[in-house]
Amino acid sequence: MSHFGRSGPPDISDTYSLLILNITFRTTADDLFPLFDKYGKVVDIFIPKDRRTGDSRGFAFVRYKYADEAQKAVDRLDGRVVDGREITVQFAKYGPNAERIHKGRIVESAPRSGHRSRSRSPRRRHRDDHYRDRDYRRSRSRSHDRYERDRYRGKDRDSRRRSRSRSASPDYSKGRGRGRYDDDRRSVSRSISASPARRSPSPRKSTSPRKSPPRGESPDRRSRDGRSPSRRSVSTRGRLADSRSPSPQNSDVDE
DNA sequence: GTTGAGCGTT
Repeated sequence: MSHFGRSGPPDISDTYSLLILNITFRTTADDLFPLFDKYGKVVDIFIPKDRRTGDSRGFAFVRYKYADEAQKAVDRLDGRVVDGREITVQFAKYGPNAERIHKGRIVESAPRSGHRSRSRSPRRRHRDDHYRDRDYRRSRSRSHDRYERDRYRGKDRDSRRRSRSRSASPDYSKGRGRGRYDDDRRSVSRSISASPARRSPSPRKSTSPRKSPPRGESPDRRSRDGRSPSRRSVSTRGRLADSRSPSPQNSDVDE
């Protein structure tokens, strides 16, 4: 009966957004509604879900009608155990349109922030960019390392800084010593290395790693392609390009 | 079927 987020944001002009973190992946808006509604008038509740699976991401947004109620809910629900997990309730820092929020309320601040606006460094989160098939969620799952590192941050901090300086010193010198020379040499090395590496991962199956092409893409051509990637796109075109310079290309590709 | 820092939708 609760259609939160299904019709989009109903009214966020005078509403306070609260961010609920640390909630279980099975907690839904309906479960939070009675909990938050008890402390105030909840205008809308929205829980970001994954586009692939549609599961909740682990946090929800609760919009209150009044700030006092929202504050109360934060103070009362913050740290409350929901579904066996302690949830974190706090005022949202950013809005749906990536707008700044002050105390939970969206601050409608025009681009004309002043004369020092360009000096600002807006945080550009390419969250959707990784929506393709990247597990951004799992990637950050490794929180243990972070915590451990955080502990040593006090003492290691100096060490880290020095390490960086030291590392940069020799590196810089080396790079400058034979910058392009090394680069050039490496380039060739990489090329050769890449060649045998292709058939390496397929010791058992000598057939093409990918599904067999329905039309037979001429494996022969592929071999040559890797050897002399000088011009291959022109060859595909065929006539038009051929007409222009059939001599050098043909000769090169043929042998 | 799993996971755990973060800031949002038809």
